[in-house]
Amino acid sequence: MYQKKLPEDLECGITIAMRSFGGKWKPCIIDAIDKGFRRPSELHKVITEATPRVIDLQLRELEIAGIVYKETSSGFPLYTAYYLTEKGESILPVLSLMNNWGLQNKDGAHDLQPQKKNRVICI
Amino acid sequence: MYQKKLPEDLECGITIAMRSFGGKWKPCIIDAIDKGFRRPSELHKVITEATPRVIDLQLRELEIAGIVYKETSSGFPLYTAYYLTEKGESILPVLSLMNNWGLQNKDGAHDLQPQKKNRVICI
DNA sequence: TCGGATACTGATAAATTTATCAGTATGGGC
DNA sequence: GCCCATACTGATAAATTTATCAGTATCCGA
Repeated sequence: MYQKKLPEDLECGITIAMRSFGGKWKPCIIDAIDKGFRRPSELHKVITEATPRVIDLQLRELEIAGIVYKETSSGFPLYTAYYLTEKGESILPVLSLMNNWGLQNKDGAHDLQPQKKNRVICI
Repeated sequence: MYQKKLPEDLECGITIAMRSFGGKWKPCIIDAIDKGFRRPSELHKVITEATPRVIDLQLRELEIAGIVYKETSSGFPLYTAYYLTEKGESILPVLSLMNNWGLQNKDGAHDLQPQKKNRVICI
């Protein structure tokens, strides 16, 4: 896919955390799955600002990172559902703390450079 | 500088948090300042992987975000020092939690897509 | 007055992430 | 057989972030 060309420190926890759930829609997807929206079609419906394709891509990366896992039944209707792994659930408090910090520091957020896009409250 | 063209939710705390300290070197800079490396030249020496220019840019954004502030004495030698604001200090526990999460989940981090580069342990 | 140290900035290129578009495949019901 | 819903993928473009390069300005002391 893409290769990093510049140095990154895999001994640094923050680097790992950002690699794992730092994508633009990842916190949002984790939050939505936690709230019970497990099927791809549900996630697509609930996260309206991102295209299905983008959500699928980020879901795939979350799966590779071991944060979500997928269950498929090939019966009818075609049914796929994503669940948080234990690792995925362990992210929830981290996201919660980040979210709280942000909410307590809303003032002047409009003046900030864009920088690392994310969203969580997607419902 | 740059303008976001796609939707972002400024009501979402995580979005705000990522805007505020989500840049590649920002956690690292915050950590270094907290550890007592306050002068630009010190930061440049301590964060060797990033060029001075890049550190300056991110410092400037941290300043705009109200996370650090600058004190300059125009005596000799030319002296500038950055300090964490109260807001800046309130980030430390968040970074700490993220770092802990990452360290507890190092396994398989090499297999992850790059994604949101960061580092903190720069010393 | 020249050089070295410090702090900083403009312009542009490179890298990375996200978005868009068009497509494949399966199964059921009409 | 055809259409619809669901789940998914390849290829490429657009946007955004980071890096690089070259430069300005101040102050001091030799």
